[in-house]
Amino acid sequence: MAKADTKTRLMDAAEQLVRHRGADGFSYADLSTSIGIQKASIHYHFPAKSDLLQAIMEQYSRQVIEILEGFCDTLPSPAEQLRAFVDFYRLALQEGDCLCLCVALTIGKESLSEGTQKAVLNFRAAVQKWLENRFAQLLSPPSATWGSPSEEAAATLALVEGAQVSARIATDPRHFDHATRAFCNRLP
Amino acid sequence: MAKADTKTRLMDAAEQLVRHRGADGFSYADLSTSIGIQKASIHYHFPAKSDLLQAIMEQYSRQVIEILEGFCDTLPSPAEQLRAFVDFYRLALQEGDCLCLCVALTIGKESLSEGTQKAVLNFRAAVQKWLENRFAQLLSPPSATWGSPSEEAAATLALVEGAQVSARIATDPRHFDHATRAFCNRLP
DNA sequence: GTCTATAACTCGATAGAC
DNA sequence: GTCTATCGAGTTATAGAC
Repeated sequence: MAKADTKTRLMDAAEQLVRHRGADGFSYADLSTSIGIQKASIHYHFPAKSDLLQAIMEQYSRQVIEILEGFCDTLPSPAEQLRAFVDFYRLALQEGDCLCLCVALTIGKESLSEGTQKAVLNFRAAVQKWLENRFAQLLSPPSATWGSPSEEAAATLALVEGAQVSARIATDPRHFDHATRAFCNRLP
Repeated sequence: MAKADTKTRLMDAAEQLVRHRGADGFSYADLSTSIGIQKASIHYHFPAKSDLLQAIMEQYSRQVIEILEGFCDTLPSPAEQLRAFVDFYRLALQEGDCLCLCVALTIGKESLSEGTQKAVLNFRAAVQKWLENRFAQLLSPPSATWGSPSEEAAATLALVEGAQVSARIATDPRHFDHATRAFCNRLP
């Protein structure tokens, strides 16, 4: 692969900044020093900040959904696929102070464009669907200790995102492991 | 009770603003229009914004911990106390776009003073402890379908906070109910 | 495509009158 | 305690040269 072009480098750097500081917590000036280009030049690639946010959310959505679908191809059982899902959100934490893009964008929701808000909702719906399908396989026949696939899917997404919040505020990824351990042990 | 003084009104308005938009998402100008006082006058009560954030975090912490301890006095079983805990986080959502103060402060963590970050950590430790004691009662004798009280406490806090994120991004509190239903049904 | 320069605005914070 | 007035820095965004 050739050296990444400016647009790609901008999006990658912006994604990291958003996930560390939120949409309101970084500026074009930060991006400017981060990749060594003048502030004004960024506007050539992304005229408004909302364009940039929407672009990284859509790219993130494509990438993550592709990874999740990859789990289905490479891992034999729904329990292992769900474990890989938890591990993926654990990995996203990096050193403990980085959130998944969804959570990072949720707080400053009011400053998002309508298109970006829709992209976040579409992404979450896709993840919910993926989880639902895993639980539908895992829970057939139904079990008394589990809820419906739809409920368990929503609970699992909430669990990993909440566990990221716990880890992030303490800057310690072990909080994520602690909060998700009981769930992982419940899996067969 | 007499009419609330300016300081109290400022703190209450600021808490609502933070929970709706995050620490970076509101300004003294917003507060000014919200309670009908000039921007500069706010600095008399809270010289710096970090002073205001720390004051509302500490007030919030005292209020919530008092409420949680009240559940222990008025509700007979740990299962009912845990249900009341979930209901409390549900109520905090308001119309679906309001987060608990902890989550709202987590994203803009870098812009918090050291004292405010400590106040958030102390509060979360107190909630974790409260949950742990409830699960210790609930799970004696230990059950095969549950983890340790400490793990279940961390998981429950992560679940309700993650469920708030789900509800907030969709501006629909029913997402919270859906994500927490399986947990509530697992309770005896 | 990237640059310099700058417009137009908002931010937190301060000074000093009342 | 609250006001008017203002400062200096930071913000997104634009104009125009190269």
